[in-house]
This record gives sequence, C-alpha cells and structure tokens, in this order.
Amino acid sequence: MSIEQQITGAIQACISKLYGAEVTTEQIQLQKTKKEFKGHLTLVVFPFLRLSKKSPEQTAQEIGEHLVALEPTIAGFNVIKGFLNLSIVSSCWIGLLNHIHTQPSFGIIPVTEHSKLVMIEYSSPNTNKPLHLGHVRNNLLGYSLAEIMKANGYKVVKTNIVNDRGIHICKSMLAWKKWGNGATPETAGKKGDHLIGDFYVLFDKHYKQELKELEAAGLSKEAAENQSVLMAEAREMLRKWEAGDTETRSLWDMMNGWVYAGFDETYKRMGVDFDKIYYESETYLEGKNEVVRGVNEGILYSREDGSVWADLTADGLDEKLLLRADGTSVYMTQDIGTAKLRFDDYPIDKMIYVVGNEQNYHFQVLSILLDKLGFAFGKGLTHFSYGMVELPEGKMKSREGTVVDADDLMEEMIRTAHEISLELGKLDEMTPEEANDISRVVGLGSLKYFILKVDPRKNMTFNPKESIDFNGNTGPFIQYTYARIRSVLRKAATQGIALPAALPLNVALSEKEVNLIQLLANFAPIVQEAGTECSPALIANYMYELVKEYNQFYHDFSILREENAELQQFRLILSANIADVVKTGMSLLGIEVPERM
RNA sequence: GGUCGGGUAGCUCAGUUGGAUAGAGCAACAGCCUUCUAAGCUGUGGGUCAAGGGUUCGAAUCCCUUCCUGAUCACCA
Repeated sequence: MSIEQQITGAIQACISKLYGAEVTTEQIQLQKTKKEFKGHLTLVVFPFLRLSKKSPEQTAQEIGEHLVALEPTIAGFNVIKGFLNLSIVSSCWIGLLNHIHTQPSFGIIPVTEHSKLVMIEYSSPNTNKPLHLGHVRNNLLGYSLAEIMKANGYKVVKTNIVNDRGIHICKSMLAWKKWGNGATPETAGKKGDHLIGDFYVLFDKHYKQELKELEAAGLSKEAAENQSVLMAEAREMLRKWEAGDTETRSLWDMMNGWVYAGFDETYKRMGVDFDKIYYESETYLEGKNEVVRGVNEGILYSREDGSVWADLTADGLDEKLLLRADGTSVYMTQDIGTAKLRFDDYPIDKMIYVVGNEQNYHFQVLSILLDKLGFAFGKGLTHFSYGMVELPEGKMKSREGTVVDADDLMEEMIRTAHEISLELGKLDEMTPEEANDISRVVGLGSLKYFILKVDPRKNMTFNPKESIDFNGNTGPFIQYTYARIRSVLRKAATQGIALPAALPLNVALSEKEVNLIQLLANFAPIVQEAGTECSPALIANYMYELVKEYNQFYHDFSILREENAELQQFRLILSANIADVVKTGMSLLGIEVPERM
C-alpha cells in the first residue's frame, strides 16, 4: 500500500468520524505539496466545506488535528487557506525507498505469454529520397512508444510499410537511366538513398525545364503537363513495372536495394529497428478483394463508370473513392489490404499507426471503413498523430533546399558533441574509441531528447542555424547527472563502502531527500500514463524534473564525505536508484546514458 | 466555406481529473570550482496565459462568442 493510499484511508475515516459522511477516494484530492510550502502531501479541503459547514481554514485545521491523532505516519500539519499540508515521518519515506530499492523493475510490467499484442507502424518512408527531419520525429516517437508499450506489459511488433512503388519511384529510375551514366553508390561515393534522391531531384529539374519550354511555346500549364514527354515516359515505366516487365523490375530491384542499404545505415545510426517490414509492392493489390466483398454485401457501392465508393455521409464525412474506374486501388484501399494482411499474420489486439497529423482525416475514414467491413479491430485502431517539424521560416521545402537531412543532422550533432567535450576537457583521459562513443551517445541523446520532450501532438520548431543546446533542459544534462552518480558509486565501491539490502528506518531526512524519494516513486505511474496517452514527452519531462532536483541535492549535500554511516548509505542507495531510473527512463526514449562524460 | 488541431516570458517549451503567488531552459546581467564531474548550482529582470463573456469557493485548464494560425476536405501516397 502506497503512502498516498494509507493517508487517503485515514482521511476517509477522519471525515466519517467528524462529519458522519462517507466519501469516495475520488473525492479526496491528495497531491504533492508545492515547493513553496512546508509538508509532503496536501489535502484540498474545499470539497468538504458543505460537510463541515465551516470556513476552509477551520475545516482544514480540524481535519489536520484529527489526522495527527489518528494516523501515526503523519508527523504534523499546517494550514494555508483551504489547503492542509501534511508532513509524513521520515521512516515512511525510507520504507518507500527500501521498497523501490528491492524492486529492480521500477514498476515496469513484465511481458508474458498472456500479454496483449500491440503492433506499431512507424517510419514508412518512400524509396525515392533519403530520410529527413520529419522522419526523425516519426522514427523516434515510434521507437519510444514501442519501448513504452513494452514497459506497460504489451508484446510489441514494430512494423514498417515501405512505399516502394509508384510514379515517384519511376521518376528516379527514369532520371538514372537517362542521365546516370551507370552511377552506383560505390562509384558516386554516396549512400544509396541519397543517390536516388539526387536523381529524383534531377528528374524534377528536367521536367520543370520541359514545362517551361512548352509554356513558352504558347501552351497552357495544363496542356504542357499533358504533353510532357518525360512524364509520359515515367508513366510508361510504371505501366511496364505493373505488367512485370523484366528489365524494369530488375532496375527497380537494384535501385531499391541501394536505398534500403542507405536506410538501414540511417536506422542503425538512429538506433531504431523493426520486427516486420511490409512492402507496398507486395501488399498494394490486397485491399481490392475486401472492397469487392464490401460491394457484394451492400456496404459500398459502384458508380456507372465502375468506380467504387463508400458513403460516409451518415458519419458526418464525405464520400470516399476506393477503386478507380479502371479497377486500380487508391491509398485507402491499400491500407485496408495491409490491415487485413497484418491481422492474418499476427494475433493483434491493438494497432497503432504513427503517422503525421496531416493524415488525421485518412485514419478517421480508415477506422470507419474497417469497422463497416466487419474487422473487429477497426474501431479500436489508434492513429498516433504527431505534429510537423517546422523551420523558423515555416515548413521544410525540398524545392528551396531547406529540407534537413537525417544523416547530416545526426553527424552534425555528434561532431558538435565531440567539439564541446574536447573544449571541456572531458575526453582528456580517454581512448579515441571511448571519446567517439561518448560523442555519439551525447550528440544523439541531445537530438533525441530535443525532439521527444515536446508534446507529440504539437507542431514544433527546429532552427538549424542555432545548434541544439547541451545545457539546461537537454539530453546531455540528464546524461551528465547519470555519469556523475555513476562516478560517485564507483568511488564508493573503491572505498569499500558496502550497501545494505535495506536501510534502517530511523535516519533523519532533509526535505530535498524526501522530495527525491517522492519523485522516484512517481516513475511507475508516469510510464503508465505515457502509454495510455501515447506521449514519450511525459517521460522526458519527468526525467528532467528528477535530475534537476538531484543536481540541487548533489550540490547541497555531500555523499562520500558524510560522516554518519547510515546517512551516507541512504544517500548512496538513493543515488543508485535515481541512476537506475534515469537509465531505464532514458531507454524508454531510445536514449543511451554514458558511464562517464 | 465544412471538419479537426494550435495560440502560455524576446526565443524554445512544461503546466496532472479545475486548486495555493502560472513554471523551466535558452538569451541578458550578477555570483559559486583547494571539497563526490562547473555539460553543474544560486540570484536578478522578463507574463493582460490571443480577446471577451459564462460556470465555480477557485479557470491557462470546462462551456459559448470573436480574432489569429496550421492541417485537411485528390481518381497523390
């Protein structure tokens, strides 16, 4: 039983005795006492005024007096307006720390055979250009959410649906054929995804030029687009691809292979991975059968031209096309097919799509359609909708060359971390390997934390000109705190200080120390909330609060120089547990922590 | 125009089922290394929580109106 539960019970008994009324635990607002006030837990007494028929101060006063008499764990109280601040005896807090200390899981729920299975789709890139900052946010959120769901006791399958077919891929292929001179990643000295991205841009450049010339010859914009030879060739290539033309397919295989090798490198650098990858080229025909079934069952309808539609006006939405007149699929149809495939492949209890908020409408429709088509999982699908990453000038635009490349960004962060570490003399006694590894951990930690600390639902601003900070509310600040604690613990070990399995309860604690125990105990509920709210940011902000508090403690109190042996042991155990929670919490964000930095 | 988000300090962001004097970081200024790592700690200044109304003992938080802003409303994905 937690301290809060114990106190809540005492308050219930107290209200019952004082006012002869039974109140539910929901009616008891017991919260952590604000820093400015004395005490540990605060009861808001306003809801009880109609019972006491007295002023807030008098009510708080009499409840306080009864509580102290009734509940031995309450050492004292003070009243400010309608707030009853309770002080809990030190032994209670040490008991709580002992409890945390002997439970290495920190509230992480183990995954068992009977755990529910959640599939998380994230990343989902196109194979015609390298990953950029938008993908970085997606990947970090997806990976972190997967870790958080695992910590909440779910079996997790991380999945990626690669958009590897379509007109955009053909554009890159065509440009390579026309102007590539047989370039490969090796001959060009470039990652495959970047090479393909360059050809995609090259196609666009030539296409624009062609349009300009046609328009100069007096054609309207629309007519020029219709007469474009380049676009016609790209479309022809797509037709050949769909017909299974051997030459087109092998070119496609080769070029996609380059892209995948590039993506793999980026994913590896970023520290994200997948359990199952779906390729659109293998799934895009799947939805059609479901749609045809939907027509037969009268859920969907055909028009005279043969196209198939869903009427969603009853749900307050529009009509939605599912099959074109020529029988080909659209995006929605493919997603229906992919969903079916996935549920055939895995016993999925919950499906989460990590996709930008620009597709809110799409997923609203998808959920309704899957439900109408009789898929039990349709209604319950979660669209983890996150906001855009914007530059100070607004959205990233590939045409204006303002797209922030994922590989460049990571390298830049690692390089900056290396420079700063050098300047601070942190790398002085390290081997080059150690120095590089710490730079990598710190640089990526900074980037990841910067992105994950923001509420995922909100758009966020990234200024490429101002490099991401390493001071203040940042990843390195949290990593640094961890490294400091580890350093103290190493020193304690060399001094032969042994730590007991449990601390004696009679050590007197400072407010700061109690505060830290309270924060530690908060980790488990935060992890839970991060899962239900789909918000790694909750964990990030908790981490910051915890280490900020710890750094103040570290500054104000000494650990190894403390002469009282029991107090010293208490501080070491407190510190060790904070380090463990930091490590665990950061791992839920996909961020590593260094032993020294 | 319809639908759905967002608007908190100069900048980037927190702010729990409605609770106390709205908090951090960055930037600016002023301090703290003979002591467990100064990527740290302490202090100063900085706010009409977009505006107005309502509910309430109590509103940044809930409701209504208005303003600004973003996304979406494709036979693109």
